[in-house]
Amino acid sequence: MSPQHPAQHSPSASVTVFASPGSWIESDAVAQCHQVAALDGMVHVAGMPDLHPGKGAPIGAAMMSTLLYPFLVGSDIGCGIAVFPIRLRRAAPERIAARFPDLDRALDPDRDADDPAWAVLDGEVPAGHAEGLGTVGRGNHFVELAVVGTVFEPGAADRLGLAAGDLVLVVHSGSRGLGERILRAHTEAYGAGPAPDPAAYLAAHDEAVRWGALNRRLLAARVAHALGAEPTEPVVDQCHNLVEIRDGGYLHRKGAAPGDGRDVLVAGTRGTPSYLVSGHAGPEANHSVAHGAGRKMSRADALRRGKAKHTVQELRRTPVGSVVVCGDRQLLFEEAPTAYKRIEQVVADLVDHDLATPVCTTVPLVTYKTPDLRAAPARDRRDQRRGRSRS
DNA sequence: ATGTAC
Repeated sequence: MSPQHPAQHSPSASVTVFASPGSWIESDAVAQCHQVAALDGMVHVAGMPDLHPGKGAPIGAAMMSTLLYPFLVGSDIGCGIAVFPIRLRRAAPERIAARFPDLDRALDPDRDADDPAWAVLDGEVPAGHAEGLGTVGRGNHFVELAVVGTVFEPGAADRLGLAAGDLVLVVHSGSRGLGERILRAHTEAYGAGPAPDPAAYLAAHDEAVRWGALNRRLLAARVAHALGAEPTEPVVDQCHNLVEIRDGGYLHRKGAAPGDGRDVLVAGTRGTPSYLVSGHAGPEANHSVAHGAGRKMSRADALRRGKAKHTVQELRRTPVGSVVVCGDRQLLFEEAPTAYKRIEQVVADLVDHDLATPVCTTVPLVTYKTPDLRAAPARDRRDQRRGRSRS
Protein backbone atom coordinates (compact mmCIF):
# COMPACT_ATOMS: atom_id res chain seq x y z
CA MET A 1 0.00 0.00 0.00
CA SER A 2 1.37 3.43 -0.89
CA PRO A 3 2.27 5.78 1.96
CA GLN A 4 -0.23 8.36 0.61
CA HIS A 5 -3.10 6.06 1.63
CA PRO A 6 -2.21 4.72 5.06
CA ALA A 7 -5.82 4.47 6.25
CA GLN A 8 -7.23 2.77 3.17
CA HIS A 9 -8.55 -0.66 4.07
CA SER A 10 -11.13 -1.47 1.43
CA PRO A 11 -11.15 -0.43 -2.22
CA SER A 12 -13.74 2.11 -3.35
CA ALA A 13 -16.69 0.98 -5.44
CA SER A 14 -16.81 1.82 -9.14
CA VAL A 15 -18.37 5.13 -10.21
CA THR A 16 -19.91 5.68 -13.65
CA VAL A 17 -21.44 9.02 -14.63
CA PHE A 18 -23.72 8.87 -17.66
CA ALA A 19 -23.17 12.28 -19.17
CA SER A 20 -21.54 13.52 -22.35
CA PRO A 21 -18.69 16.06 -22.33
CA GLY A 22 -21.24 18.67 -23.39
CA SER A 23 -23.28 18.21 -20.20
CA TRP A 24 -22.29 20.35 -17.29
CA ILE A 25 -21.87 18.24 -14.15
CA GLU A 26 -20.68 20.06 -11.03
CA SER A 27 -17.42 18.64 -9.73
CA ASP A 28 -18.92 18.68 -6.21
CA ALA A 29 -21.54 16.18 -7.34
CA VAL A 30 -18.93 13.83 -8.83
CA ALA A 31 -16.91 14.18 -5.61
CA GLN A 32 -20.02 13.17 -3.64
CA CYS A 33 -20.33 10.06 -5.83
CA HIS A 34 -16.77 9.09 -4.92
CA GLN A 35 -17.46 9.74 -1.23
CA VAL A 36 -20.44 7.39 -1.47
CA ALA A 37 -18.30 4.86 -3.36
CA ALA A 38 -15.94 4.73 -0.39
CA LEU A 39 -18.69 3.70 2.07
CA ASP A 40 -18.49 0.21 3.57
CA GLY A 41 -20.28 -2.34 1.44
CA MET A 42 -20.71 -0.08 -1.59
CA VAL A 43 -20.64 -2.02 -4.86
CA HIS A 44 -21.33 0.48 -7.64
CA VAL A 45 -22.42 4.11 -8.01
CA ALA A 46 -24.18 5.28 -11.19
CA GLY A 47 -24.58 9.04 -11.78
CA MET A 48 -27.40 10.08 -14.09
CA PRO A 49 -27.06 13.01 -16.53
CA ASP A 50 -29.09 15.19 -14.12
CA LEU A 51 -26.53 14.60 -11.34
CA HIS A 52 -26.08 17.55 -8.97
CA PRO A 53 -24.88 18.05 -5.39
CA GLY A 54 -27.23 17.25 -2.54
CA LYS A 55 -27.04 17.55 1.21
CA GLY A 56 -24.41 14.94 2.04
CA ALA A 57 -25.24 12.70 -0.91
CA PRO A 58 -25.58 13.30 -4.63
CA ILE A 59 -28.96 13.80 -6.32
CA GLY A 60 -29.43 11.94 -9.60
CA ALA A 61 -27.63 8.78 -8.51
CA ALA A 62 -28.34 5.07 -8.09
CA MET A 63 -26.13 3.40 -5.50
CA MET A 64 -25.80 -0.38 -5.04
CA SER A 65 -24.54 -1.62 -1.69
CA THR A 66 -24.53 -4.67 0.57
CA LEU A 67 -25.45 -2.33 3.48
CA LEU A 68 -28.56 -0.13 3.62
CA TYR A 69 -27.85 3.59 4.16
CA PRO A 70 -31.05 5.58 4.82
CA PHE A 71 -29.33 8.95 4.30
CA LEU A 72 -28.62 8.04 0.67
CA VAL A 73 -32.37 8.07 -0.05
CA GLY A 74 -32.91 11.15 2.10
CA SER A 75 -36.03 12.38 3.85
CA ASP A 76 -38.46 12.38 0.94
CA ILE A 77 -38.83 8.61 0.77
CA GLY A 78 -41.35 7.69 -1.93
CA CYS A 79 -41.09 10.91 -3.89
CA GLY A 80 -42.01 10.35 -7.51
CA ILE A 81 -43.70 11.61 -10.64
CA ALA A 82 -47.05 10.38 -11.93
CA VAL A 83 -48.93 11.14 -15.16
CA PHE A 84 -52.74 11.12 -15.17
CA PRO A 85 -54.77 11.53 -18.37
CA ILE A 86 -57.46 14.18 -17.98
CA ARG A 87 -60.37 15.09 -20.24
CA LEU A 88 -61.01 18.80 -20.13
CA ARG A 89 -62.24 21.60 -22.32
CA ARG A 90 -59.25 23.69 -23.36
CA ALA A 91 -59.25 27.25 -22.06
CA ALA A 92 -56.76 30.07 -21.54
CA PRO A 93 -54.07 28.99 -19.02
CA GLU A 94 -54.90 31.96 -16.77
CA ARG A 95 -58.53 30.84 -16.47
CA ILE A 96 -57.53 27.26 -15.65
CA ALA A 97 -54.86 28.46 -13.21
CA ALA A 98 -57.45 30.42 -11.24
CA ARG A 99 -59.48 27.25 -10.68
CA PHE A 100 -56.72 25.21 -9.02
CA PRO A 101 -57.58 24.38 -5.38
CA ASP A 102 -55.30 25.35 -2.48
CA LEU A 103 -52.85 22.42 -2.40
CA ASP A 104 -51.07 23.73 0.70
CA ARG A 105 -54.23 23.00 2.64
CA ALA A 106 -54.37 19.36 3.72
CA LEU A 107 -57.42 17.19 3.29
CA ASP A 108 -58.66 16.45 6.79
CA PRO A 109 -60.21 12.98 7.08
CA ASP A 110 -62.88 14.33 9.44
CA ARG A 111 -63.54 17.92 8.40
CA ASP A 112 -63.25 17.13 4.66
CA ALA A 113 -64.89 13.71 4.90
CA ASP A 114 -67.20 14.52 1.99
CA ASP A 115 -64.42 15.59 -0.40
CA PRO A 116 -64.79 13.47 -3.55
CA ALA A 117 -60.99 13.06 -3.82
CA TRP A 118 -61.14 10.41 -1.05
CA ALA A 119 -62.56 8.00 -3.62
CA VAL A 120 -58.98 7.20 -4.67
CA LEU A 121 -58.25 5.86 -1.16
CA ASP A 122 -58.43 2.08 -1.29
CA GLY A 123 -58.05 0.79 2.27
CA GLU A 124 -56.25 2.48 5.13
CA VAL A 125 -53.97 5.51 4.96
CA PRO A 126 -50.40 4.06 4.98
CA ALA A 127 -48.76 4.22 8.43
CA GLY A 128 -52.00 5.85 9.65
CA HIS A 129 -50.32 9.14 8.73
CA ALA A 130 -53.29 11.47 8.26
CA GLU A 131 -51.33 14.76 8.29
CA GLY A 132 -50.58 16.56 5.05
CA LEU A 133 -52.73 14.37 2.82
CA GLY A 134 -53.41 16.01 -0.53
CA THR A 135 -50.68 18.65 -0.14
CA VAL A 136 -48.03 19.10 -2.82
CA GLY A 137 -45.14 20.37 -0.65
CA ARG A 138 -42.40 22.77 -1.72
CA GLY A 139 -39.03 22.76 -3.44
CA ASN A 140 -39.23 21.15 -6.88
CA HIS A 141 -42.67 19.63 -6.27
CA PHE A 142 -45.56 20.65 -8.51
CA VAL A 143 -48.89 19.69 -10.06
CA GLU A 144 -49.03 20.54 -13.74
CA LEU A 145 -51.65 20.52 -16.45
CA ALA A 146 -49.77 19.72 -19.66
CA VAL A 147 -50.50 18.77 -23.25
CA VAL A 148 -48.85 15.87 -25.05
CA GLY A 149 -46.58 17.48 -27.66
CA THR A 150 -44.18 15.61 -29.94
CA VAL A 151 -44.77 11.86 -30.14
CA PHE A 152 -41.55 9.98 -30.93
CA GLU A 153 -42.86 6.43 -30.43
CA PRO A 154 -46.53 6.23 -31.51
CA GLY A 155 -46.80 2.55 -30.57
CA ALA A 156 -45.52 3.12 -27.03
CA ALA A 157 -47.66 6.25 -26.62
CA ASP A 158 -50.71 4.36 -27.86
CA ARG A 159 -50.13 1.60 -25.31
CA LEU A 160 -50.25 4.30 -22.62
CA GLY A 161 -53.40 5.71 -24.20
CA LEU A 162 -51.65 8.97 -25.12
CA ALA A 163 -51.70 10.92 -28.38
CA ALA A 164 -50.53 14.38 -29.42
CA GLY A 165 -52.89 17.04 -28.06
CA ASP A 166 -54.11 14.95 -25.13
CA LEU A 167 -54.15 16.65 -21.74
CA VAL A 168 -52.43 15.15 -18.70
CA LEU A 169 -51.84 16.06 -15.07
CA VAL A 170 -48.20 15.60 -14.05
CA VAL A 171 -47.78 15.27 -10.28
CA HIS A 172 -44.35 15.46 -8.61
CA SER A 173 -44.65 14.95 -4.86
CA GLY A 174 -43.53 12.65 -2.08
CA SER A 175 -44.29 11.49 1.44
CA ARG A 176 -44.23 14.97 3.10
CA GLY A 177 -43.73 14.67 6.84
CA LEU A 178 -43.84 10.87 6.98
CA GLY A 179 -40.56 10.18 5.15
CA GLU A 180 -38.86 12.97 7.07
CA ARG A 181 -39.94 11.34 10.35
CA ILE A 182 -38.62 7.93 9.25
CA LEU A 183 -35.19 9.29 8.28
CA ARG A 184 -34.98 11.38 11.46
CA ALA A 185 -35.69 8.33 13.65
CA HIS A 186 -32.81 6.49 11.99
CA THR A 187 -30.43 9.47 12.04
CA GLU A 188 -31.02 10.24 15.72
CA ALA A 189 -29.91 6.71 16.58
CA TYR A 190 -27.29 5.90 13.94
CA GLY A 191 -26.38 9.12 12.10
CA ALA A 192 -25.19 8.45 8.55
CA GLY A 193 -24.42 4.83 9.42
CA PRO A 194 -26.15 1.85 7.86
CA ALA A 195 -29.42 0.45 9.18
CA PRO A 196 -28.62 -2.27 11.74
CA ASP A 197 -32.05 -3.79 11.08
CA PRO A 198 -32.69 -3.24 7.36
CA ALA A 199 -36.05 -5.05 7.49
CA ALA A 200 -37.35 -2.62 10.12
CA TYR A 201 -36.26 0.40 8.09
CA LEU A 202 -37.70 -1.12 4.91
CA ALA A 203 -41.06 -1.75 6.60
CA ALA A 204 -41.36 1.96 7.44
CA HIS A 205 -39.88 2.94 4.05
CA ASP A 206 -42.45 0.87 2.17
CA GLU A 207 -45.26 2.66 4.02
CA ALA A 208 -43.80 6.02 2.93
CA VAL A 209 -43.60 4.78 -0.67
CA ARG A 210 -47.28 3.79 -0.50
CA TRP A 211 -48.17 7.12 1.14
CA GLY A 212 -46.42 9.04 -1.63
CA ALA A 213 -48.27 7.11 -4.34
CA LEU A 214 -51.59 7.71 -2.55
CA ASN A 215 -50.81 11.40 -2.18
CA ARG A 216 -50.11 11.81 -5.91
CA ARG A 217 -53.52 10.23 -6.61
CA LEU A 218 -55.21 12.52 -4.07
CA LEU A 219 -53.53 15.58 -5.62
CA ALA A 220 -54.60 14.60 -9.13
CA ALA A 221 -58.15 13.90 -7.93
CA ARG A 222 -58.40 17.24 -6.09
CA VAL A 223 -57.28 19.11 -9.19
CA ALA A 224 -59.43 17.07 -11.58
CA HIS A 225 -62.54 17.78 -9.48
CA ALA A 226 -61.68 21.48 -9.21
CA LEU A 227 -61.32 21.68 -13.00
CA GLY A 228 -64.61 19.85 -13.56
CA ALA A 229 -63.00 16.62 -14.80
CA GLU A 230 -63.15 13.00 -13.71
CA PRO A 231 -60.15 11.63 -11.76
CA THR A 232 -58.21 8.89 -13.55
CA GLU A 233 -55.61 6.28 -12.69
CA PRO A 234 -52.02 7.21 -13.59
CA VAL A 235 -50.51 5.74 -16.77
CA VAL A 236 -47.01 6.36 -15.39
CA ASP A 237 -45.98 6.55 -11.71
CA GLN A 238 -42.39 5.93 -10.65
CA CYS A 239 -40.58 6.79 -7.42
CA HIS A 240 -37.12 8.28 -7.74
CA ASN A 241 -36.26 8.23 -3.99
CA LEU A 242 -36.34 4.69 -2.61
CA VAL A 243 -34.45 1.51 -1.77
CA GLU A 244 -34.99 -1.64 -3.81
CA ILE A 245 -33.67 -5.10 -2.89
CA ARG A 246 -31.93 -6.31 -6.01
CA ASP A 247 -29.45 -9.12 -6.70
CA GLY A 248 -29.15 -9.61 -2.95
CA GLY A 249 -28.06 -6.00 -2.39
CA TYR A 250 -29.68 -2.66 -1.58
CA LEU A 251 -30.15 -0.40 -4.59
CA HIS A 252 -30.56 3.17 -3.30
CA ARG A 253 -32.13 5.63 -5.69
CA LYS A 254 -31.85 9.36 -4.96
CA GLY A 255 -33.30 11.43 -7.80
CA ALA A 256 -32.99 8.42 -10.10
CA ALA A 257 -35.99 6.57 -11.49
CA PRO A 258 -36.26 2.83 -12.17
CA GLY A 259 -35.11 2.33 -15.77
CA ASP A 260 -35.59 -1.39 -16.18
CA GLY A 261 -38.32 -1.67 -18.80
CA ARG A 262 -40.55 0.93 -17.23
CA ASP A 263 -41.97 4.20 -18.50
CA VAL A 264 -40.81 7.29 -16.64
CA LEU A 265 -41.61 10.99 -16.90
CA VAL A 266 -38.31 12.88 -16.89
CA ALA A 267 -39.42 16.29 -15.64
CA GLY A 268 -38.26 19.38 -17.50
CA THR A 269 -38.74 22.76 -15.87
CA ARG A 270 -41.61 25.18 -15.31
CA GLY A 271 -40.93 26.69 -18.74
CA THR A 272 -39.86 23.74 -20.89
CA PRO A 273 -41.34 20.39 -21.93
CA SER A 274 -40.89 17.16 -19.99
CA TYR A 275 -40.01 13.85 -21.65
CA LEU A 276 -41.89 10.61 -21.14
CA VAL A 277 -39.29 7.92 -21.82
CA SER A 278 -39.18 4.15 -21.92
CA GLY A 279 -36.25 3.01 -19.76
CA HIS A 280 -34.00 0.06 -20.55
CA ALA A 281 -30.99 0.71 -18.31
CA GLY A 282 -28.68 -2.16 -17.39
CA PRO A 283 -26.41 -2.98 -14.43
CA GLU A 284 -23.77 -0.34 -15.19
CA ALA A 285 -26.49 2.31 -14.74
CA ASN A 286 -27.83 0.40 -11.72
CA HIS A 287 -31.02 -0.15 -13.75
CA SER A 288 -31.91 3.54 -13.50
CA VAL A 289 -32.61 6.65 -15.55
CA ALA A 290 -32.63 10.39 -14.82
CA HIS A 291 -35.62 11.88 -12.98
CA GLY A 292 -35.52 15.41 -14.36
CA ALA A 293 -33.46 18.23 -15.80
CA GLY A 294 -31.38 18.50 -12.62
CA ARG A 295 -30.37 21.74 -10.95
CA LYS A 296 -27.61 23.71 -12.65
CA MET A 297 -27.46 26.30 -9.83
CA SER A 298 -27.90 26.06 -6.10
CA ARG A 299 -31.09 27.62 -4.76
CA ALA A 300 -29.06 30.51 -3.33
CA ASP A 301 -27.37 31.18 -6.70
CA ALA A 302 -30.65 30.88 -8.57
CA LEU A 303 -32.23 33.46 -6.25
CA ARG A 304 -29.33 35.91 -6.50
CA ARG A 305 -28.77 35.59 -10.24
CA GLY A 306 -32.45 35.22 -11.07
CA LYS A 307 -33.35 38.53 -9.42
CA ALA A 308 -30.78 40.25 -11.68
CA LYS A 309 -31.93 38.42 -14.79
CA HIS A 310 -35.71 37.87 -14.60
CA THR A 311 -38.86 39.72 -13.69
CA VAL A 312 -41.53 37.98 -11.64
CA GLN A 313 -43.87 38.51 -14.58
CA GLU A 314 -41.74 36.53 -17.05
CA LEU A 315 -41.37 33.66 -14.58
CA ARG A 316 -45.15 33.51 -14.13
CA ARG A 317 -45.76 33.44 -17.91
CA THR A 318 -43.18 31.17 -19.52
CA PRO A 319 -41.67 30.91 -23.02
CA VAL A 320 -43.97 27.96 -23.85
CA GLY A 321 -47.00 30.12 -22.93
CA SER A 322 -47.73 28.36 -19.67
CA VAL A 323 -48.72 29.96 -16.37
CA VAL A 324 -46.91 29.25 -13.10
CA VAL A 325 -49.04 29.54 -9.96
CA CYS A 326 -46.57 30.45 -7.22
CA GLY A 327 -47.30 33.08 -4.60
CA ASP A 328 -43.83 32.57 -3.11
CA ARG A 329 -41.45 34.95 -4.94
CA GLN A 330 -38.31 33.33 -3.59
CA LEU A 331 -39.46 29.89 -4.75
CA LEU A 332 -40.31 31.32 -8.17
CA PHE A 333 -36.68 32.45 -8.63
CA GLU A 334 -35.24 29.26 -7.15
CA GLU A 335 -37.28 27.21 -9.60
CA ALA A 336 -36.62 29.38 -12.66
CA PRO A 337 -36.05 27.32 -15.82
CA THR A 338 -32.57 28.87 -16.12
CA ALA A 339 -31.63 27.32 -12.75
CA TYR A 340 -31.92 23.89 -14.39
CA LYS A 341 -29.94 22.04 -17.04
CA ARG A 342 -31.39 21.70 -20.53
CA ILE A 343 -33.80 18.76 -20.47
CA GLU A 344 -33.00 18.03 -24.15
CA GLN A 345 -29.35 17.44 -23.23
CA VAL A 346 -30.28 15.20 -20.28
CA VAL A 347 -32.55 13.09 -22.50
CA ALA A 348 -29.92 13.02 -25.30
CA ASP A 349 -27.43 11.65 -22.76
CA LEU A 350 -29.90 8.91 -21.76
CA VAL A 351 -30.38 8.03 -25.44
CA ASP A 352 -26.66 8.14 -26.29
CA HIS A 353 -25.88 5.76 -23.42
CA ASP A 354 -28.74 3.48 -24.46
CA LEU A 355 -30.55 3.95 -21.14
CA ALA A 356 -33.92 5.15 -22.50
CA THR A 357 -36.02 5.86 -25.60
CA PRO A 358 -38.18 9.01 -25.75
CA VAL A 359 -41.90 8.27 -26.16
CA CYS A 360 -43.38 11.78 -26.17
CA THR A 361 -43.09 15.22 -24.63
CA THR A 362 -45.55 16.93 -22.29
CA VAL A 363 -45.72 20.72 -22.63
CA PRO A 364 -46.84 22.75 -19.58
CA LEU A 365 -50.07 24.76 -19.68
CA VAL A 366 -50.43 25.50 -15.94
CA THR A 367 -47.87 24.57 -13.29
CA TYR A 368 -49.10 24.87 -9.72
CA LYS A 369 -46.43 25.31 -7.03
CA THR A 370 -48.10 27.09 -4.09
CA PRO A 371 -51.16 29.33 -3.74
CA ASP A 372 -51.02 32.78 -5.29
CA LEU A 373 -53.09 35.02 -3.02
CA ARG A 374 -53.44 37.65 -5.75
CA ALA A 375 -55.63 35.14 -7.60
CA ALA A 376 -57.69 34.16 -4.57
CA PRO A 377 -60.10 37.15 -4.39
CA ALA A 378 -61.30 36.61 -7.97
CA ARG A 379 -61.75 32.92 -7.33
CA ASP A 380 -63.64 33.49 -4.11
CA ARG A 381 -66.01 35.97 -5.75
CA ARG A 382 -66.70 33.49 -8.53
CA ASP A 383 -67.22 30.63 -6.09
CA GLN A 384 -69.59 32.74 -3.97
CA ARG A 385 -71.65 33.52 -7.07
CA ARG A 386 -71.95 29.79 -7.64
CA GLY A 387 -72.83 29.18 -4.00
CA ARG A 388 -69.68 27.24 -3.20
CA SER A 389 -67.33 27.59 -0.30
CA ARG A 390 -63.62 27.96 -0.83
CA SER A 391 -61.90 24.58 -1.01
C1' DA B 1 -37.54 18.55 1.00
C1' DT B 2 -38.98 18.88 5.53
C1' DG B 3 -40.98 20.60 10.19
C1' DT B 4 -39.32 23.67 13.34
C1' DA B 5 -36.62 27.03 15.34
C1' DC B 6 -34.90 31.71 14.87
